Amino acid sequence: MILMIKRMKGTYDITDDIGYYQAVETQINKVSKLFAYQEIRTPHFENRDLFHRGVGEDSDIVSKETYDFEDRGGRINTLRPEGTAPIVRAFIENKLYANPVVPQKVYYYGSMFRYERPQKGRFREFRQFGAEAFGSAEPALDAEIIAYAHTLLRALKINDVTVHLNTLGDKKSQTDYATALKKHFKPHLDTLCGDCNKRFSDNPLRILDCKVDQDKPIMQTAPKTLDYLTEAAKAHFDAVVDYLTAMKIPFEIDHNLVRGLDYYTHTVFELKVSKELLGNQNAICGGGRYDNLVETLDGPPTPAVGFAFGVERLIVALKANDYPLVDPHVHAYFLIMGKQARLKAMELSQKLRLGGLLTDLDYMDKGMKGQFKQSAHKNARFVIIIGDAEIENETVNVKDQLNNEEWTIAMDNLYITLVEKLTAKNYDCEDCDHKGESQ
RNA sequence: GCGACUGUGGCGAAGUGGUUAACGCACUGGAUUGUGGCUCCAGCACUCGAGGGUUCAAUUCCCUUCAGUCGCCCCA
Repeated sequence: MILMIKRMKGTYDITDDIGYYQAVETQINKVSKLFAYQEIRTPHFENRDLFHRGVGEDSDIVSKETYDFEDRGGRINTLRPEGTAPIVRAFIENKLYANPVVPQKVYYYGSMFRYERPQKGRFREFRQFGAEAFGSAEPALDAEIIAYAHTLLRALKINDVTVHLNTLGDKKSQTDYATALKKHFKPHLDTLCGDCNKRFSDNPLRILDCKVDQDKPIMQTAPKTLDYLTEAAKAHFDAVVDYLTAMKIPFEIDHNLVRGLDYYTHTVFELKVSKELLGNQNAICGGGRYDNLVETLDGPPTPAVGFAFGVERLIVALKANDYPLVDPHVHAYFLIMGKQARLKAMELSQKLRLGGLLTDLDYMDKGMKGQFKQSAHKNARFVIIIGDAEIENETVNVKDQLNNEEWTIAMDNLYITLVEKLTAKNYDCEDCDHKGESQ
């Protein structure tokens, strides 16, 4: 016990919650099909340079949060801290830009790793579901990707979510705006908090969403993104707004929305739940357009949009919304008394399983009472009792736990009898093909 | 990286510087050797996150460390 090895800080084992993860994964696959996105899987670690060049040298994620290690061959590896850069790498390396299908629409699901202090909705190994669409600069694609994210939430019955929308404009808009911001804040630096002084040089946009200084007058009079957008950038944003409106996706424009990764251009968005639910880590999805990243990573100039969900945060919201889960259960549980009965139960249980029935039995040599308790823990619909008398008569005693009915039938009729009972009207089993409706 | 709080059985939760660490739930066995769920009885922590110190004596006091929770930063 003293030397017991424990899980690493910021990681966790999924045990009782596995149903929630499976529900999320199922809906991800379903909704992705609706939007015609294909799954793509890439390695969990990459060359460290990929993230330095892709995500941005100065971003917190690569400057202080990556898990880096040198392997025995002297290569510098990094556990992926986010999904977009690896997907872009794969897009280029597999020459998906030459694929006749355009835009290329892909999604991914899997663990990401960041060396951070764990807190609510934040872990060192966490899961993201993300999507990326390559090859089109059309604002309709921005709207589609937002609708896609929104539809997943609907599929998961998560209602209390707000879509926040903003645009950073193209490169020229961004540099013009940053210069204007610096000019605006420079004379007032001494009135701003320490963090904002740092932000001034690192990323002046971030000053705008500072929690400490947000009510100060200089914030209100700060230049607005909109005033520095180029014509084209403004047209792009207006189009996204129009498409979202047409698709009836509710959203709010939030000109203070800034994203942390360096590669974003034009549209950026976040889906947020209430702070009561997730504290300040209440963004469950973030994304935007990144028209220059493919080129930055030595691919052909290719515009792209994408998003990423934090699966752990999604699951917190899922639970808060009482997402209905089907409890684990079996159809049949064999209650066996004696060696002969066990032999028979092994034979019959295999028959039932091959016939598609969820089946279990005792392996602990428990008494009747104990076996009944186990059958209840397993949520068994039918308890099949086999003892000496049944062996003698080639029958089994079947107890239907739904209505406490009990009857004796020939062993040979067990399977067909259970199937008939299970497919009777009003009975619907999520885990097998025995659906009342389809019968 | 910084700050606050917490750490007793599978879970919840009392407690004290000194022989056997309450109680509840769950679990196991029995009463009822072929019918669970009710009732009754019994069992269930060589030990109080880990390491060290103070003391005749530490789960209790002190230090360190680890972990959890929450906040800052940042992000999904």
